[in-house]
Amino acid sequence: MPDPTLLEMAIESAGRRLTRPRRAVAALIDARDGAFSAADLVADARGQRLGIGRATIFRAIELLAEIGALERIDLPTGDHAYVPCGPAHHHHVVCRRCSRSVEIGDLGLAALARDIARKTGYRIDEHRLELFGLCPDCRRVGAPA
Amino acid sequence: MPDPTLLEMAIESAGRRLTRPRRAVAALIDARDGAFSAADLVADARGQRLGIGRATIFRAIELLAEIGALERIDLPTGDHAYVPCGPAHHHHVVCRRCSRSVEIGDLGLAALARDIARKTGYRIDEHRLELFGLCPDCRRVGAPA
DNA sequence: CTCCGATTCGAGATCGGGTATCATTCGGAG
DNA sequence: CTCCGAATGATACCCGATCTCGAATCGGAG
Ligand SMILES: [Zn+2]
Ligand SMILES: [Zn+2]
Ligand SMILES: [Zn+2]
Ligand SMILES: [Zn+2]
Repeated sequence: MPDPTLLEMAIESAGRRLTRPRRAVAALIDARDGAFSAADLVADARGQRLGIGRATIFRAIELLAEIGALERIDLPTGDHAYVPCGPAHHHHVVCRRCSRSVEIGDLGLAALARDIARKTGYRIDEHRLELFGLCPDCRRVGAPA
Repeated sequence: MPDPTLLEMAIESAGRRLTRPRRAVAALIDARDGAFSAADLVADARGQRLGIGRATIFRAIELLAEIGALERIDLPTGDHAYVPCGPAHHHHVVCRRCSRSVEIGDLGLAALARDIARKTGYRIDEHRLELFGLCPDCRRVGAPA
């Protein structure tokens, strides 16, 4: 079993079955670079004539999100995208042109959330910060669209 | 013309027509408290036997979002919700139980975004911070679900 | 290695938010 | 009051996502 990828290992160490379709989806994700939509994976799978069912792809995405190997991003357009990532709390900066993303640490946001809790009286359980813009490569390429 | 509501004024001052359906949608939103889904408004409209078309409600939401009187929130579930708000840049804290929300100012996030831009090399155009938890009322009410 | 039950799969139906179309109506400027 | 472009609403449509269910698969026990 050569080359057990990060995603595959994440599935195994979460105690879930490592099936062929799941491996295939993991490979599709690895072959990508940056954030992708479920539709992207479905298209990739069809293009490569893998016999992966549509529902299976959604289920694999769901599983990977559950175990923290994938995170859902809400694009400014309202569409959903996913980005592979580690389980530790963090946030993402996503290029709106090529979809490549980088993780950033909490950078004092947890403290800010506490501050907000104190000021508003809300008990804050969860927060999400997403940043969008142009990655270094895409800044170089074209006129700043 | 008694009681020109904030939403109505926002529509007028944006130079858009103030039609009966739009007033009705504005009223539905005012009657609500906190974040709501498009489906909520559709249900409300049907419930009150207003003859408002489904598409019209979506268009009114779109319009209000365009002029900054409404903002789309992406709930942790992946669903979309909307929350009435002013046009200045800000963020929202949303109660996951009753959907009431409060606006919070930028609180140094713009500076943080600049810092992230410098560290990552991305040119950051847009960011979104959303916080979820329990509002003061809902904290009191039940066991912390 | 073989077997078996639980899990997962795949195909297709279905659901639901959101949009496109288009004839009709309406707001509001003049 | 008139008039015209903007807005409406009924309907069809699109597409992401989920559900259903019989069949295939996985992986541990023996
Ligand atoms: Zn890029
Ligand atoms: Zn954080
Ligand atoms: Zn609440
Ligand atoms: Zn901000």
